[in-house]
Amino acid sequence: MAGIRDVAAAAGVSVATVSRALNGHRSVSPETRERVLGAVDRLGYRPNAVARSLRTDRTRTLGLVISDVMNPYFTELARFTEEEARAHGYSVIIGNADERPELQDHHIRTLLDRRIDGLLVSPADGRSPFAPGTRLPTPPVVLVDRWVPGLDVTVIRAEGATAVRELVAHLHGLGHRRLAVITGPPATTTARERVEAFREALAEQGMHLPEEYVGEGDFRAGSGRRVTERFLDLPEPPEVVFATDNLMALGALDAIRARGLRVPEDIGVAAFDDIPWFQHTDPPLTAVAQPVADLARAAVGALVDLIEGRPARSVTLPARLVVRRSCGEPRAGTPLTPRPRRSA
Amino acid sequence: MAGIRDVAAAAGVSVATVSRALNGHRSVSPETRERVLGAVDRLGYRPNAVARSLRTDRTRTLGLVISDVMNPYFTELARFTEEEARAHGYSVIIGNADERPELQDHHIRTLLDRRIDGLLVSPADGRSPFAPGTRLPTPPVVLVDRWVPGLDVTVIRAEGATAVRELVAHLHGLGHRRLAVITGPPATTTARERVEAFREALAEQGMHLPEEYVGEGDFRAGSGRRVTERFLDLPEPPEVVFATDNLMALGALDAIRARGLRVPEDIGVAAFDDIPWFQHTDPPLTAVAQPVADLARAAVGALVDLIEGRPARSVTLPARLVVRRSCGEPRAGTPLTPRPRRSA
DNA sequence: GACCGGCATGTAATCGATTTCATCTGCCGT
DNA sequence: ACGGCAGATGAAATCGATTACATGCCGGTC
Repeated sequence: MAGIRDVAAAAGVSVATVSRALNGHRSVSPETRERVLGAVDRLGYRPNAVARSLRTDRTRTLGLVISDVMNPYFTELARFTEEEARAHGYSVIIGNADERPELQDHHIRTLLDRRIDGLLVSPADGRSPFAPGTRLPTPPVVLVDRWVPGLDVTVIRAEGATAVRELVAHLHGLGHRRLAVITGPPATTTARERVEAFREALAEQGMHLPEEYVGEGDFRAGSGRRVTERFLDLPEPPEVVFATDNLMALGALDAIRARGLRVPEDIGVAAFDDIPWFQHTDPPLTAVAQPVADLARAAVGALVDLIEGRPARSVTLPARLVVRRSCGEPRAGTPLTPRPRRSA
Repeated sequence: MAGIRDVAAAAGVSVATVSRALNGHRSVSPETRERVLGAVDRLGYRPNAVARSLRTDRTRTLGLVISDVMNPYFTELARFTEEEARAHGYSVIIGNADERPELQDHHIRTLLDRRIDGLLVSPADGRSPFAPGTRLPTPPVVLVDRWVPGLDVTVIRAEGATAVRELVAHLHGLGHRRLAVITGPPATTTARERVEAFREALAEQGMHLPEEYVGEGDFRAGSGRRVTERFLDLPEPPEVVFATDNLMALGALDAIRARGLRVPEDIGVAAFDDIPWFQHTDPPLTAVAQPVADLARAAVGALVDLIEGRPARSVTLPARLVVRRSCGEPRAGTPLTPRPRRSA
């Protein structure tokens, strides 16, 4: 509980000098600096971050609001975000919106109240994250993964359309023609992008997407299960179900297993967002993988640039298709697309 | 950027009155309160949490330091912790130690610097979390899941021994005799408890645990793979591998699959810490499940009690065995042990 | 009618740091 | 010899809230 005054007393200098010594100010003589530093660790003094923040108006803290911590994709994003932020000297406070806009708003308000220096958001819905009459001084903001159309803000995301097209080509190559999709909430850009890319890719291959092969989910396992059950009840069920996120794919697997059907023999499954667990599911899942670590790094980099007064540009990184066995055995000769990872 | 002075001016009162009105102080006349509240939302005023914390010496924030965010068990713990904390009016700052003691120390220091009101820790190793010369005023602390032997601190954890004994009985019942175990870092209490219980349970069943059937892991997938490979290289490999945490079980599955062996026909796998993904692995994994949500609730409850000056007791909650297919088909008649969940 | 108590409010101290401005001491140049 | 400047330090203002203490007023009591 030693304060700066105690250190000053112990070192026989004023609090101003202690502060200067600690902050590496130039005009402190080497001897006094030494004396101060000595007193500091003799007393085990640590500056009170709260007081410091009040005075300097900087908290050295970033806020990260994600849609769902339990989704491994976001867990990973959070983990790399913290890592990169720490490298820049920032802490991260994570807010879990649990896909609920009002919870997202709660976290954003709380974070702003705490005067974080910058905010990373992956919006739970299509509204501006600052809808609720926020006349707070908004710090720099960077959107990650998902974004909000009309909003002029730096966005760091992955380009999923190309990989989705590859996926469709892959499925077509395996002989599948009846492809269904489980979408996410239409308010999210990622859901829309993935479904649109899927629909267009089908068209390119001369297939089309009947209305009954489109089911709306909410990026949680439960909805994936329900939608898949509807697909299976169809007079002519699809040959492959494409889930636009990993948890819904899990739900799809559930539903299929509950009917006693086999993957991929009876029906194939593919997912957006690859995660380590997909290597171990039964069977291993074919999925589109985002470069999560790179996204996190780019996002933190951009945010820190903004905070420190430098400009920041939006970045789009490529996603890539990872073929496993959940849509049928790739025939010999099918290229496995481990393209070199390029950076945008 | 409106401050309390602006509100005071707008409402025609002093800052003291504004503060009192906002904090629900009794002696503010209804009319002035009304006037103040009006000004508040006309200006979109939100109190500066930093300034408030400095004055009141309370941040309404809890710190949560976990060993590994990417471990679904801890992710879930973090999620429920935040939920419960929010219900009590607290925010949570998560620190990910990544199983590295020095990173754990870093996070604890940072959290203390920020003057969190209380700290929840699941220690990465056996040392006191306050080893590094911390003469900071330590706020109330509660340990979750893992604990530190000599330390007199409230501990909220699950009792794994009973469930491990059930597991061994189950394996014995399936006819397995050669059982191996992948331990965690010996510095963690959870690793020791689980291995000890395992060893004792074997003894109870008249089996014993040869040294070469014990491999030390570090609670990460990679170590599970390496240890399992060693097991498989043995002249007489085990019939079942018990991983003392979920990620190492995943590694074990990897190693087994890499050899072209089948689970459970060639070798069985069981894990401590059940997670949703285990229903979808190939095959679904038999595991010991901890009541994570209850642990989180109890931990936050205890911590908040401590913070608010009430006493708090340590709590031990029961874990339970979830039998799936990874150790062989349970014969008809084997009880599936869905015992009613009791609370300690 | 003086006094007391409580209510409503204001003034100013306070939390623990940073930072502006002032002060003091040498030293240099002319 | 003296003005000026740079380096080292200290005193005090400051950040934006909360809160102890002071003040003024009103009503009730003896």
